[in-house]
Amino acid sequence: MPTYQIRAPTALPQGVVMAASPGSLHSPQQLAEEATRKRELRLMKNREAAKECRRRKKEYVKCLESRVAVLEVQNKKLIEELETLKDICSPKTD
DNA sequence: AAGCAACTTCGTCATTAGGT
DNA sequence: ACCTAATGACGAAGTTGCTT
Repeated sequence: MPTYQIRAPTALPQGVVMAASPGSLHSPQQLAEEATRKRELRLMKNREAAKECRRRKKEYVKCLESRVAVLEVQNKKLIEELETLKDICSPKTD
C-alpha cells in the first residue's frame, strides 16, 4: 500500500493517534496541524532536492558531452597521424 | 488557426544508501 | 532501528515544430 493513499492528517484514524500519544499533550486538532506542517515541510524539501538533483544531472551530462567532443578531436588527430606515419613507412613501389 | 505528436519541465511518491 | 538526502519513475501540464 503506497503511502500516497494514506489519508491526510485531518482524517487520521483516531485509534492510531491515541495509541501514538498516550499522554496526549496536544489536542487531536494540534496533532493534525503538526502532521500537516511536517508533510508540507517534507514536500518542500523534496521539491528542492529534486531541483538540485536535476541541475547536477544536467551539469554532469554537459560535462560528458564536452569530454566526448574533446576525445573526438583527439581521436581524429591520432588517425591522421597514423595515416602520415603509414605513408612514411610504407615501402615505395617503383 | 487548429490539431497533434514528440519533447521538456515539474511535483510527487517510493526506494535506497549512508549516517546516527 | 530510525532518519534523511539523493535519485529513479511516473503523471500532468507546458512547449515546440510540423501538418492540414
